[in-house]
Amino acid sequence: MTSHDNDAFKPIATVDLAIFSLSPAGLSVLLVRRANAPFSGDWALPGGWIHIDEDADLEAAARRVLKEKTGVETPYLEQLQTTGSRTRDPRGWSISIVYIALLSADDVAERQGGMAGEAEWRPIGGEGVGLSLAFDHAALLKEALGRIRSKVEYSSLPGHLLPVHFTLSELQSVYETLLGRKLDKSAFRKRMAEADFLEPVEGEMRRASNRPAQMFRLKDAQSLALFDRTL
Amino acid sequence: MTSHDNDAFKPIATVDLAIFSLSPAGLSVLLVRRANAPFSGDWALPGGWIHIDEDADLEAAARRVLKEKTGVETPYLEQLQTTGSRTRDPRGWSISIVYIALLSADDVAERQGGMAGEAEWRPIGGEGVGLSLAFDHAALLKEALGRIRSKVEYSSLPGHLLPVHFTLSELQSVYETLLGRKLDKSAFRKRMAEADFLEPVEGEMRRASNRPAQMFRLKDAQSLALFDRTL
DNA sequence: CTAACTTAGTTGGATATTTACACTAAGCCT
DNA sequence: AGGCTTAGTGTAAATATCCAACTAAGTTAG
Repeated sequence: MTSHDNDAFKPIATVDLAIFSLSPAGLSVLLVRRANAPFSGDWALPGGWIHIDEDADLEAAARRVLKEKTGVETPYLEQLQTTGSRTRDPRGWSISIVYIALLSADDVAERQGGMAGEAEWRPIGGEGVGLSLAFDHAALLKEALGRIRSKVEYSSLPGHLLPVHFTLSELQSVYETLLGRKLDKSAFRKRMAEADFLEPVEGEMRRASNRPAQMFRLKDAQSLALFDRTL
Repeated sequence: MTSHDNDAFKPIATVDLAIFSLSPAGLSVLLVRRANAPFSGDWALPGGWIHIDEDADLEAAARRVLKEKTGVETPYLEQLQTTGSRTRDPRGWSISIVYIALLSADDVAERQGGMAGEAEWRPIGGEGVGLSLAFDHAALLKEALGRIRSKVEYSSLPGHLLPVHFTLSELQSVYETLLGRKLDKSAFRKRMAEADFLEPVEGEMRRASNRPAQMFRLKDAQSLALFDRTL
């Protein structure tokens, strides 16, 4: 195909985010209430237009939107997928580039209540969030959950939801929450040792009314490490 | 963020394809030579604009482009990722939604030479295709290869590159080609039996000057089946 | 001061799975 | 009939998993 510029169709494009964190109730996703039509008043994934002058690339746009909504600057961020169709927005052909962000418990604690406007953490139940969402956001959220759940099996992903320093027991507990099943303690610790994405924080110990626990941190707090086999 | 329509930035958007098939030299990718600026004369991944009137969604657009370039209607097709930045196209902000397509050897054989214009199969060497590509297509191709290589480990992906009917030995050989290492025969066959995405073609045998081999086909020629563990 | 309690972290053994490799099977060719 | 080649199976050693007990190190109660 020859590409004359006047063939170019320029669709409406947004960057939308599925932002996850851990709450007492388990995994939660950040949703916003739409102020404008279409779907005015409905819950939706936070998102925004690309700013042609500010955003150097799509990931920068995602980071900017994330910062606007949550104040967080350095989350784990990963592109999920792009949807585009004639019908997903009643105004016509549109596309949405969807990112997944994981917020550490530290980030969430810091910004307690300081979140932009109508944003709210919604816990994920057995069958997703119990709300109908604007556009195709319900399907997008489902995809995001699928991606997260599958990556838990063989990556350091759950580590990004914890505070910067955490114990192995805490980490195992997050894996168990996300997987929905118990894991064997000794097998889990062996895997973590082999996988080599944790480093002990020298001298740091979690102290309580019992034996103190060594604290660890992710070697690279930005990226995902994989291991060979399934948990 | 409130979303007034006049905030909407509409980037130039294309759908680009990394189309793979098996050639005697191993895995090959289909490249086209660009006729127009920018990057006129350079090799690039085949792609095209979204046709607002024809294409119901992004995947439909990808299928249309694929058919235009290769004549193939029912390949394995999967969205890879979307790139977008201010600099990837010298004309300004643009985005590209990239799909991976796998063509069966049957499809390639049928359309021998009948491919659109300046399209050519290029074998993938140790370090990708030995060409510099237009836009960020070199990076996109690299991502596509990474995705394919990682999926070989735990999915039926290689089956989509073979003719509709094939033997287990042929299938193992494709896995080995894509992985770049030898696999154990009995372990491979056990995995395939457990994975349950193959079905024997009754009565069909590959005959040569040796013991005949049972032929198999993919149970679902459109989609990808996964198995639990690594090969 | 010591014993009970709680969670951290390790060890061991029964059982299942993987792996490496050898063996048997079934055709064609000479 | 015997040799050759590739298909397909069997098996024993190594490895991983599962389950549970055990030791370690602190706090708290008496």
